[in-house]
Amino acid sequence: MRLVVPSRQDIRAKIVASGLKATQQRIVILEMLLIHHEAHPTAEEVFQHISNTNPGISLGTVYKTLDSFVEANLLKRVLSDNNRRFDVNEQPHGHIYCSNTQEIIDYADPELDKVIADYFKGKNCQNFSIQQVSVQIIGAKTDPNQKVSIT
Amino acid sequence: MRLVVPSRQDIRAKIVASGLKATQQRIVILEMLLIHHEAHPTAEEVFQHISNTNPGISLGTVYKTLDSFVEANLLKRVLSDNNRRFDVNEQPHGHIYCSNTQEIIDYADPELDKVIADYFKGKNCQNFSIQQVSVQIIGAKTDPNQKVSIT
DNA sequence: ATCCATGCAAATGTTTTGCACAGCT
DNA sequence: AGCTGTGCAAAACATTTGCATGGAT
Repeated sequence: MRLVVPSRQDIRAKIVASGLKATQQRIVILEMLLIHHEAHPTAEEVFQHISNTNPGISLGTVYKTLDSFVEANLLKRVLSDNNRRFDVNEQPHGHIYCSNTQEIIDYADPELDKVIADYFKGKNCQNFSIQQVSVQIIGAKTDPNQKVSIT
Repeated sequence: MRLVVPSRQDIRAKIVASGLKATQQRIVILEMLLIHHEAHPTAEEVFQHISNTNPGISLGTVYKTLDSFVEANLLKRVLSDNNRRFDVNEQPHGHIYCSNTQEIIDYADPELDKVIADYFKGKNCQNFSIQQVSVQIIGAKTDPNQKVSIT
């Protein structure tokens, strides 16, 4: 689950490619999301982070921008715990939710994805077209200060 | 995914067993949640429903009661879409989320649970104790007015 | 009788909205 | 130049809190 943070050039291109105008604010916000993608930040947290270096950007703009990004498929709202958090990770992945620390940790596991996809191939699905299946793992970190790994 | 709604006697017993006082308000609210469990209602929706028959119960009480119930493990917040919704269903189950209608539909599938449990048995999990694994299916109803079934 | 839950209303927190102006393409 | 995005402040909405009273055990 390592993402290389693209250059501002590339970020600009990404925004344009998604059909939105590449404004300074949007570039800064998307860059922040890419850098801190593992934090699945809320609008408020995005605002806090960028305010240090870009004091001009208003909270309202952050809300509007995040909505635009979701609309343009640059982001997803995290389907875990609450929908105030956002996720830039493009690869399909699940989430590990720690009930102690409230952290949301990305969990990508192509092997598991395959197991599940195979399972659903054998199923008969009436009146529903499945776009995505993801796994939510709920539990607790043993040591809140250490990383989690599932291998 | 059929739940028989227990009598008020049983509901009262359930509340007491969970360590809470069985007040009139709590009984009414839990009964409503059991009757409408498939709707995964918000606090506001619970309030609307019970107001018809119990005009005395305040919205603040509904919020407090739902929190107490979650604390006492009578309910879970739905880990899908947003955590404003609640789920009384005790069996482990996943959710089907329709991106058209925003519905959250319970999906219990013991066979799938077994497949996933077996998969995780072979995994090495560092610094995390898994309490629950559930599956989120995102997609769209073909006909918004018809039921979904996966068999 | 004791203690916890409730109702009410105020406070807090979060998100949306409207509108004039600025900045992209 | 023509739009669309932004900033600001107000509004709308959702949730929490404090405190006096009522109800359950």
